Amino acid sequence: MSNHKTKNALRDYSHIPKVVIKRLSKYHSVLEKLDTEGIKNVSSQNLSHEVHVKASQLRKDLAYFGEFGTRGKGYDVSYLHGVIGDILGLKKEWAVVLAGLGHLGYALVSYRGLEKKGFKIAGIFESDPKKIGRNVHGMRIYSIDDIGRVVKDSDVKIGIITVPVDAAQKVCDAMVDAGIKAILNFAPVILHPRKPIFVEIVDISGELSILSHYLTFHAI
Amino acid sequence: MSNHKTKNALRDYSHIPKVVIKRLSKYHSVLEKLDTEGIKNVSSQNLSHEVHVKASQLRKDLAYFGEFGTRGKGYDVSYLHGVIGDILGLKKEWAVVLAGLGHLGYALVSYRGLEKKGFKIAGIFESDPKKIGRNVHGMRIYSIDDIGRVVKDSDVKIGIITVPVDAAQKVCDAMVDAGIKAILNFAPVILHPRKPIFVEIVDISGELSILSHYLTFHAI
DNA sequence: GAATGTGAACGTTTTCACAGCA
DNA sequence: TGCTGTGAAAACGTTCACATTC
Repeated sequence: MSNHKTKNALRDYSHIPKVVIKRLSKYHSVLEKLDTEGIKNVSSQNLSHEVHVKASQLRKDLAYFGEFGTRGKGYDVSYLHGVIGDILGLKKEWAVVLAGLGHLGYALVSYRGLEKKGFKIAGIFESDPKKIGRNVHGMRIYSIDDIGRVVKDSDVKIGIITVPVDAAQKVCDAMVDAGIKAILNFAPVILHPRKPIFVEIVDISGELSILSHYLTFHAI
Repeated sequence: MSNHKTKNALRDYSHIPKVVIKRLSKYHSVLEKLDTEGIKNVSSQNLSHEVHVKASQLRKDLAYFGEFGTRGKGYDVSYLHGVIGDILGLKKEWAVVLAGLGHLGYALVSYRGLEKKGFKIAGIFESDPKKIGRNVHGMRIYSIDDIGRVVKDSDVKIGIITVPVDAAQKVCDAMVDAGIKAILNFAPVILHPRKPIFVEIVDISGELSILSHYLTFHAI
């Protein structure tokens, strides 16, 4: 193949399948573990096995973005970890805001894994006047009315919604108005953003429905 | 409305795509909302629009399981809600066990949505001796050593893991040994069950990675 | 020799377009 | 006429198999 040098630059990274990105995130975690264990090199065979996918799929996933391995040898663990971190956007520190400091919101605020991946909570929004103005884990709790300012001040692009169902759409609207570009929604309701932003859903009941369907029709 | 004959009985419900089940779960939620609003009838057009999918996709999804609508009219809201509930296995009350009563575990224990979908927490497992033997929301907290008995007594098929990363594999093994057939895993690690059971993953860092990849390569 | 990278084959899911029915 | 149900086509994602490279 010619054009080896400019190849990566010519690629279009914008409509990679979401499943690929999900798997990339798993490779990233496993590579991180291998790296801390001092393992220097890994084959597509070994790495893919850890993630329960086929070796050819791992190689195809990486092929969307370029060539990162050495034939006959495998992948440099630390290098590939870095490359995937870049692809996932984890080299930047992302400021996020979180709305709803119930049990779930508190769980996420306390979850150290977010910081490890470069997500920093720039503000927490609550409707309960008793909580507003206080601090939790060193983070300030605001009224939703202040979201525009906080988003602007900290250049926030991502919002996390952990409010009750009935408040979710209202909060979504406030986030979109404030300039949020992507939302992670934990409320069990389908959001209809006024502008076409990116919404990821974490639906616990949905996941449990899959399990119960599986148990009903497969093997009990 | 009852011309469905033996067609349904002939179908094989066992390897329906997981995406279809996920969407079914969303249709189910929306139908529930419409039902409580007193809406009697809905077209594939209207229902699919609520869930952000194409009308043809909704119809194809339902076609896996049978014919439930009336040509020229649409779907009976209450009837279709019931049908999908059956398909998802929500007519049965599923006993589940939850391991790990940290913030996230506590959030799920307090989450009334589980009961609404027919999931009842039969036992909570903790490693902290100070919590063992106590009650939370009327539910008993056990040592993981008791999981075999609890699973047997309550005929539990589903386990939820909300323990820290380092303990997750050990808990997974204990659940599989106890006879659990399906696991919902919130720990940020890939589980390797000793037997080939069904594992669903809720990976918050993974979902956030998708958002950050999107923001990096699409529109910031 | 060993393991990557990739075109081609394959399988699955989505969408189209319209026949069939109330 | 209006809307479902469904074959056929298109789009998409996965796996195979092997040429390529170290």
